[in-house]
Amino acid sequence: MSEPARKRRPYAARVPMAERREQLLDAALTVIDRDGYDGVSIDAIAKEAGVTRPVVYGAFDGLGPLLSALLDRQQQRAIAQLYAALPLTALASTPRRIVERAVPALHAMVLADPLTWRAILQSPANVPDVVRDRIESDRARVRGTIETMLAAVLPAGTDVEVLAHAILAVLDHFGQLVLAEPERFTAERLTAAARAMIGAWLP
Amino acid sequence: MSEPARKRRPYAARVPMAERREQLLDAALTVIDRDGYDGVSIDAIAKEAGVTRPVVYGAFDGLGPLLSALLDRQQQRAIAQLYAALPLTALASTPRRIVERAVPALHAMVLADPLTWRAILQSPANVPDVVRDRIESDRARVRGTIETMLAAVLPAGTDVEVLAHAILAVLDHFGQLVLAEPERFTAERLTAAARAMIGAWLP
DNA sequence: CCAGAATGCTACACATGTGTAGTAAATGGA
DNA sequence: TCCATTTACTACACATGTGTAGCATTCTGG
Repeated sequence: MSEPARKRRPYAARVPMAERREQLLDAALTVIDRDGYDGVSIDAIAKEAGVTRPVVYGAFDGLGPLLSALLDRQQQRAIAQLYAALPLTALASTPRRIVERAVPALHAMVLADPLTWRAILQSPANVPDVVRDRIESDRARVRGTIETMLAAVLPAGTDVEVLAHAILAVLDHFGQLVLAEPERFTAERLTAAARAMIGAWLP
Repeated sequence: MSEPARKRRPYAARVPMAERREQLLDAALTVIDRDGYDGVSIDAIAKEAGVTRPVVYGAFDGLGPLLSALLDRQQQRAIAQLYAALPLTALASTPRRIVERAVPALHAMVLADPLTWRAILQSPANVPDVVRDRIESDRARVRGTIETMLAAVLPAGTDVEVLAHAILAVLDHFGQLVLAEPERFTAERLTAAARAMIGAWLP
């Protein structure tokens, strides 16, 4: 009779902690992209990485801390991309020029790393608090920058807070369009639309 | 000795199916509002309604169909509110007037039924497919209307598709602002901002 | 080459949620 | 009044996910 002898799982390659952590973050990002934030669990990440759950618990204190670390990492990459795509010198220009430069830059940035941007732009309301808070505070920072820029060029008394909200909402949605249908929503189209929108209400 | 005699649960009031269904939909909406879409489960809805799970299964075929029915109901109410707040005759006006009327109307509408609008505006990407699809198709319909209106007043050749996306994104976000901080984001502020945004790019 | 440290695996005890079969209570009409 | 029907409850069999204790394997430095 065929000895059942439940075959022991072949050992996954042994990897030092630091590297394992990176690998697990990669796995988490892949899972998020494939199954959305709902599909993310310690279990799913472990499977994706080809290891067992205790390995994950060895590297992170749980799902919250893991996702938090992931956002840390991706956020750094995202910001790096942002500044690479949009040299700060370009910001000291007129609003119109900023738009002409920024929109294509953002478009390219999103397409250059769709996984990261999907994770950020499409993060639903139900991610762990750490993550939600982090993303919200990042958004607030960007909004602050936009507010400052608006305040510099718009007549005093303008409600820059609400306008900044609106602009960020549009940029956010543009990002989602690009992620969903890159072929359809090209940099040219989006830039042209942005141009039309700021039309005449900016000096 | 105190006979344990596990006390049988007191029977919930007996209610005809049609009414029970309404009651369960109310319970579901309450749960969604309190715990978000993640907190929604057959179990949570049953508890909220003060009945046991089999009762829910007697009324609906599962969570998907239940949420679908909920969206049906809330959508009807929402549309009724929309048309009540914004008489169709108002749409046959100039863009500027439409904005001046529509933004306060939408503001009041959201505040008049926050539960419904939270359920719709804040629905995350991970609701059951039926619900996601329904909400997305509703959004598409509204977008279509916006496109039509834009096409009527903007020069031919304008990219009304992208503009409609942007406008809907802004309205959507305005809704979220109102839901989050009604005191802070008043109808006046939002209307003024909208006025500023359409500023000079509309005839 | 061979401990022992580092790393990974198995197995368990829980927890929450699903869906259903079988049973108990309430209700309304003969 | 009483029984058939309607409605609700209990209890089970699963399924998936968490977190941990203890054992197995691999690797490395003396």
